Amino acid sequence: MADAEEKPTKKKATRRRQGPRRSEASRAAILEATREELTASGWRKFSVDSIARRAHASKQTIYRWWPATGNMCLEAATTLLQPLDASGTDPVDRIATLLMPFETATRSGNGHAVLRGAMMAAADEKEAGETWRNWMKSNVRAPLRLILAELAAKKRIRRDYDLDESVNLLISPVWHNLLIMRAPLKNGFSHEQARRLLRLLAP
Amino acid sequence: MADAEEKPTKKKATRRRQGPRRSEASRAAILEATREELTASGWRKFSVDSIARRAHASKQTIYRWWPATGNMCLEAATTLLQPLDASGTDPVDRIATLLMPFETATRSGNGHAVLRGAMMAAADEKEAGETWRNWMKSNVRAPLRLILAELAAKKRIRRDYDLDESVNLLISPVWHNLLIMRAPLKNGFSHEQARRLLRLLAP
DNA sequence: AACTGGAGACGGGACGCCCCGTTCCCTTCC
DNA sequence: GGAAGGGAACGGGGCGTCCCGTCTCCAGTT
Repeated sequence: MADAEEKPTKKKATRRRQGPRRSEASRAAILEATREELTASGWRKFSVDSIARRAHASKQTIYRWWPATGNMCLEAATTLLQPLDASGTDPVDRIATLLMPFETATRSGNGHAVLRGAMMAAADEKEAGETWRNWMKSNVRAPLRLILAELAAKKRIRRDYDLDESVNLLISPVWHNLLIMRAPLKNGFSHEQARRLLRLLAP
Repeated sequence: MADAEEKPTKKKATRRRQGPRRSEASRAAILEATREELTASGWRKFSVDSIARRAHASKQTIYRWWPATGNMCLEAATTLLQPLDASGTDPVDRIATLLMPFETATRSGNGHAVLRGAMMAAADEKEAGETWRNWMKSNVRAPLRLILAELAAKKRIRRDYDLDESVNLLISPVWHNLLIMRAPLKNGFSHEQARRLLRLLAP
């Protein structure tokens, strides 16, 4: 997620390592300030100057590590999305586990505003969009692929399901609630969507 | 959709309004410039100054008729969404008719960028969000209500369907394609979604 | 019917403020 | 000595508002 995470660890060949490491305190303060700013100002009025003031950080530090503002917002938002372990046996529970981070994050504090801001960033900036789709691929598409493959093998669902279409059906209502309704997800949202997807994929 | 349409006709009946009317040429030029700007700059970098330059209009004229920028973007976008007459007999066709304006608009020219910009405006500004949800209510929810009620009476679908949930299911994938995938809708999208909704509502 | 004056919308320019992204300076820590 | 940090300042540009001179329409007068 971070834009420039690679450190020049060129200590090989008798090269002396030098210089301080990246300040974790500053990084955390900037991301927290980003969440506050997204909540207070949204995406269009989002101000990097304001971030610097809130976090008592230099703009140079911000631009050094996040050349693109959209990616900074995405990193600030994905921190709120804690992936869960889908270890249950009930298919509905296992699929719902993939959505639970969204349900939990949007229902906690200003999480829905932070998430909405980050989604607008992903929609507005091409590069941030790619970053976000990659996150979704790792945290939603890939786990769902495993679950559906297993269910298909057990003949609990059709064998000819379309994976991308399934991801689309499962996750789309999140965007509707978050971006169009501008509201958090309802309690029980994840299980409701999981049940619906399985009904659609029924053999 | 227009923000300030009412004229202050002074209280006394003998008082009549005078002066020139609103310039339709200027209005059209501003909305066209808005579409160009949304395509070129997106939402966060959207510039009202740029609109004034593109449209050879005064900023005062812009702010007089659109005090909120988001509503101006929505009006520029909804112009591209031509409602169709759902007069067919096939249930799939009738429901697909509700989505066709989106499919057509996003597949024509820069329509997908304009629509995406307007949707971000609706997500970012509270007032624009209400405007957009009202548009959806008139152009999607209300017609769908009639269609579903008729189908339920004919026992083609369940009688206990939830209208808001149905609207959500029908339209959500539009947001996924437009905002997350940042792409136009595929050819045949509308019929595919309509077929899926009817399958879910099957008795 | 022709004239006149007021009201309102228009394009254009200017304002003070803030934000953008970059650059420089100086301190701190490895 | 080198790299990362905070802070200040830069020129460029957008923000929303205000003012100006012009144009157009309409009402009442001539």
